[in-house]
Parts: sequence; C-alpha cells; structure tokens
Amino acid sequence: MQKEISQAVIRRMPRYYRYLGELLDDGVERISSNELSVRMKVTASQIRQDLNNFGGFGQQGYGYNVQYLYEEIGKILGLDRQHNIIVVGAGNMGQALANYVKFEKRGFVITGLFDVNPALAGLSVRGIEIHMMDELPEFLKTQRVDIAVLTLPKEKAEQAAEKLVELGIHAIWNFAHLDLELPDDVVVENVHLSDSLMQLSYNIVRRQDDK
Amino acid sequence: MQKEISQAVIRRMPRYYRYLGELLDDGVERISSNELSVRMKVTASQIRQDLNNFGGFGQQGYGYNVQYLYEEIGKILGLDRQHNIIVVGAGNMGQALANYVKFEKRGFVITGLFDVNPALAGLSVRGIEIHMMDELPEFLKTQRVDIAVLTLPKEKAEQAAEKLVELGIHAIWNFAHLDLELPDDVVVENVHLSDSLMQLSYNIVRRQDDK
DNA sequence: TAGATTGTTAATCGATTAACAATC
DNA sequence: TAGATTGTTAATCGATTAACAATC
Repeated sequence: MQKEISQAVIRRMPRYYRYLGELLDDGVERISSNELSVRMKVTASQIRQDLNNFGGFGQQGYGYNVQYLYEEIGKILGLDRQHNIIVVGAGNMGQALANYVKFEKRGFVITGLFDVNPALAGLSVRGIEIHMMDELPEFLKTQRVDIAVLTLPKEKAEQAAEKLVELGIHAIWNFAHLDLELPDDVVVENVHLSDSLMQLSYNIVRRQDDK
Repeated sequence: MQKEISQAVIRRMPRYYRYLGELLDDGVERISSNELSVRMKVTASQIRQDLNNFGGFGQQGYGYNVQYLYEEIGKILGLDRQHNIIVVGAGNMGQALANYVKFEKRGFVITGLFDVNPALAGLSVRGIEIHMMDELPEFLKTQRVDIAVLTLPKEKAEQAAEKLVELGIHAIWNFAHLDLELPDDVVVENVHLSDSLMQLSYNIVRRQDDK
C-alpha cells in the first residue's frame, strides 16, 4: 500500500489537469513549475511538492512536458478508464446531470436513471431510460455500475443509499443534503449545494460589514 | 474591521447549521460541544474553537441552547435576510436550480433567468421568466439583485461574468468549469462538478489499487 | 456549593513555503 | 560546460487538538 496522500493534494489535482488541458489546446509543449504557478496563482513549490507525491514527472533544467503530465494526472484521477454511472433520483438535478454530455468525454458514462415516482416510468433522458427503483437489483446483476449519483430529496436519500450499498455499489456521488452513514469501504463524495450557497452568502455579508 | 476568519472555519459553519436544525426538529433544547462532537464526528475542541471565532454562544456548565445557536449561525451565514438571485444560463443546470424550492426557504429567491438562446425567450420555469441577455441592464436598473448564478458553458461564461460585474453584480455562484478573473470586490463561490467527480474517481481507483 | 462545561491558552500536528543540492 | 529547473529536505506557518482555569 502506497503512502497516504492528503485530501488537500487530491482536491488540487483536477485543477492542474484543467490548466494542463488548456495549455495543451494552446499548443504549449513544456512548462516550468514557475510559469504554471503564475497562471494558477499558487506557489511553484506547491506544484512541485504536489506532483512529487505521485512521481517525478519533470526533468531538471527543462520543466514538465505538458502532454505527458496531462496524461499522467489523467491516470492518477482514473480518467484512463470507463466509469459506468447510474443516477438515482430523476428529478431536475438528476436529469440535468444526465443531460450533461461533457462527463462522457472523460469516461463517465451514465447507463441508467432510477426513481420511485411512477409518473416517470418508461420516460427517458437523452436516450437513457428511467427505471423504477425495484428494477435496480436486476439491472445491477446484468451490468457493471461503478458510481451511483444520489439526487433524491434527503428524506429518501438515506434509505436509497443503504439499498445501493446492499446491492454492491461502492461509490456514491451524493447531492442529498445529509451526511451518509455507510461502511468504510464505500467511497462518498458530497456535493452540498446549499452549503456552498451559504458560504457565498457569508462572504457577501462579511464584505458589507467590513466597509 | 473584525479579524479575518479562515475559510476552513467558514466551510464548516453550514454543517453546524444543518445539524442544529435537525436537533431543533427533534425537539432538543440544549447540547454540549461533546454530544455534538459525537454526532458530527469532529472534536469538541474544534466545535468550541470554531464557534468562539464569532462569539461566546454557550454557557459554562450548561452547553449551548440549540434554538439560540441555530439562529446565531443563521445570522452569521446571512440567512436572516433575503438574497435576490438571477440565473444566467437557462440550460439544464440553470433550470434545475430554478426549480429547487428549498433555497427559497432560506431567503434565496430567484427573480429571473437569462440566456442567449432565442429559443428560450419568453418561456418560464416555475413562474420565473427567461429573459434574453440584452434585457439584463434594464432588469438590473429596476430591481436589486444580490447574486448571479453562472450556469453557462465555459466558452460563454467568462464574458458573461465580466458583463455582470460591469452592471454592478458583486457576487457570483459559478458553475462554469473555469476560474473567473474578476476584481477583488467581487465574491465568487465555485461549484466545479467535474472536479468533484474526478476526486471521487481518484478515491475509487486508489481503493482498488490498495487491495 | 459541587459538577459540568465553556472559553481560551498552550502544545501538537500537518500543510505550505523556502532553500538548495542534484541533475538534465 | 553553464544555466535552468527539478526533486527533496528544512523552516515556517496555520490549523487542529489538548488542557485547564473561569464560571455558570
């Protein structure tokens, strides 16, 4: 088992990936930690320190090859493989995510939508069928699912999460406004939109008070 | 001007608010930092340290009054006032957010949707009209807008953000997949969904590799 | 009053930044 | 080779945890 890498570092990796992708699009071939630090508004030291958690991707006197580093970070983030995704909760948010095609380019493929609302049964979003929750066991028997996106209201989310884990799901992208209590081997990533909005609100109020 | 409070602390405040709200719903009158720490899986020390950034809300030998603390954190987060919001980008994500009524309960009221796509002109979501971007100056002249939600694709987002700031917007909730370069007095809160998904992906891959 | 628990200071831990020897 | 820039160790800074005196 490799040494544990702090979540602070992990959180920065997608941002590096994004900037390197832009550099690649701009036809930039090599970049030094210093140049990159100016663009990204972080220290060059942090960039080198972060990358060296995963390996020595650079070369003294030269810097980093953009293409190579981009691909390596992609691999670190698991973007070199396909992730099959189901969306549990086919309301507005679930449908919006299902319609978002950019994820697919990165290997995140939505293969099914699920809901409890019978009014949605048989409908589909961008060609992806909406199933009822009771079809889930059969669905998971016949195909691999790597990630379940949880976009149910919080009253239904806890129970659905437990069901998902019971059926063998090991990764949940949780949009419900609660902390899921699940076994340790289940990976959960939370998107708490209202927390984010409150943070914004705090910063607005503070700016006004400071004046 | 009060002393600067770290963003690490701010990020935790909405979570305290959520747990206190649940306690309130459960009819709990008082709670000690220790009891709360068990529920929230953080240290009691951190709770007391965090809260004391804003004031002494507790009482020795008693703990914290749930109702009182809930309200005080609400005030800190600016939930005691109304925030008028416009959504710029009336695609799937914009419409999903406009349909999400829970924000309204916390004082975040969406008063208009904007887009550049003429096909959407005149339509409305949950009674909120979709305007064209060129109506924005007039709209902002006639009513107060505190927050602009940016749900445009990244190619259009930068320009729209500049326009918004030019027209007097000081707070942006940014869902576009880029870092906005805006003046210091503009508050930006980012929701980078693909970053979040990549973090999840990283943790999935790592768990598999560890085995 | 005695017991409980805060508010706050001090100690520890971890993350960031600086410095520089290694090396391309 | 000389110059540039990494990889990595050491120093600093900030955040978290522990401890305890203050006090309800």
